[in-house]
Amino acid sequence: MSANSRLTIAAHALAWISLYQRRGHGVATSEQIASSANTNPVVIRRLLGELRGAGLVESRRGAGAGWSLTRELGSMTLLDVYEAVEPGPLFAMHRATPDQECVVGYGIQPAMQGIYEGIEQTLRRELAGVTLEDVLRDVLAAPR
Amino acid sequence: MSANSRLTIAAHALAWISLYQRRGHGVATSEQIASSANTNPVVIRRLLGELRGAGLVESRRGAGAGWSLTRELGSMTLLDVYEAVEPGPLFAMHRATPDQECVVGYGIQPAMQGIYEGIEQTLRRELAGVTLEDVLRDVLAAPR
DNA sequence: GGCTGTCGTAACCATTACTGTTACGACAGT
DNA sequence: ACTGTCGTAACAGTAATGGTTACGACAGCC
Repeated sequence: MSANSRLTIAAHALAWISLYQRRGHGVATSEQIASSANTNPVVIRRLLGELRGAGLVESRRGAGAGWSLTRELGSMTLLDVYEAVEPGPLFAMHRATPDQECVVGYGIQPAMQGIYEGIEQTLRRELAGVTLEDVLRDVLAAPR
Repeated sequence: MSANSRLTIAAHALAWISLYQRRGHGVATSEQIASSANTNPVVIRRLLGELRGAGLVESRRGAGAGWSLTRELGSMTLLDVYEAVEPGPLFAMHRATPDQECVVGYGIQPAMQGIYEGIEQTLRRELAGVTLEDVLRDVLAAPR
């Protein structure tokens, strides 16, 4: 399926920002987050930009600029993040429309669409059951 | 996520083979299936090859060759097909290992892995709840 | 008012996966 | 021997992802 790391990195960034603020620091910079996630600041800015579009974080520009959360981690779920960074559906239909003269070709798309819809709904429910607070708790629970 | 159509095409092929056989014809050729799915026969052969590896179909070579099912559609689930054609996990970890000196960088991977595991388990259960017989029934239920 | 640090974003590249296509050998039934 | 189909390699086109550089925009601070 060619899985990507967008949800992982986004969760990482949110957990990092929150922990940083809980420790009394100011706003978090993409540079710092990128250093923790071992990637490039631009990658972080792109991802956080999408989270900002979803209202999960906000950014300040100018000197002393950076990122901060708009609400508590406990009120943010993985579904919020998923919807912000993963636009498309999980499974795709045929690239070219199948043969409409064939019974299977005619009925396959509505059939699969209905099935996929149910599956994605379940996935969303599952993602909605995990808050970013849960994520941070699990992160801090890692044995040293 | 860059969704692909492999599961869709594989289900299409299985439904087509089964319906073809129910109508009293012999084995199905990749050429015929490709025509219904509006794609290239090689694409079908590649996909069915993976299904053969999973024991869902078998192929005969030589003249009068083609594909047939090894068991009833009712005993085949979308999970069987999914596992045959989609190897990797749904969500990926960081490309480069995160900063192990950072608390978040240290704990994020085990945390996300645990969460993803549960989610994938739910997805599998959902896929296992749909048989290819269900798919064919839905296909034939499409209004003309 | 200028300096400085950070965001916002464009541009480009490398890698990877998927899909489509051509080609051709292998094989088995007639 | 002929024929039709599979099995598979090889290649191209497209798209998504992730990394990188670059630079303008912006806001706080001296």
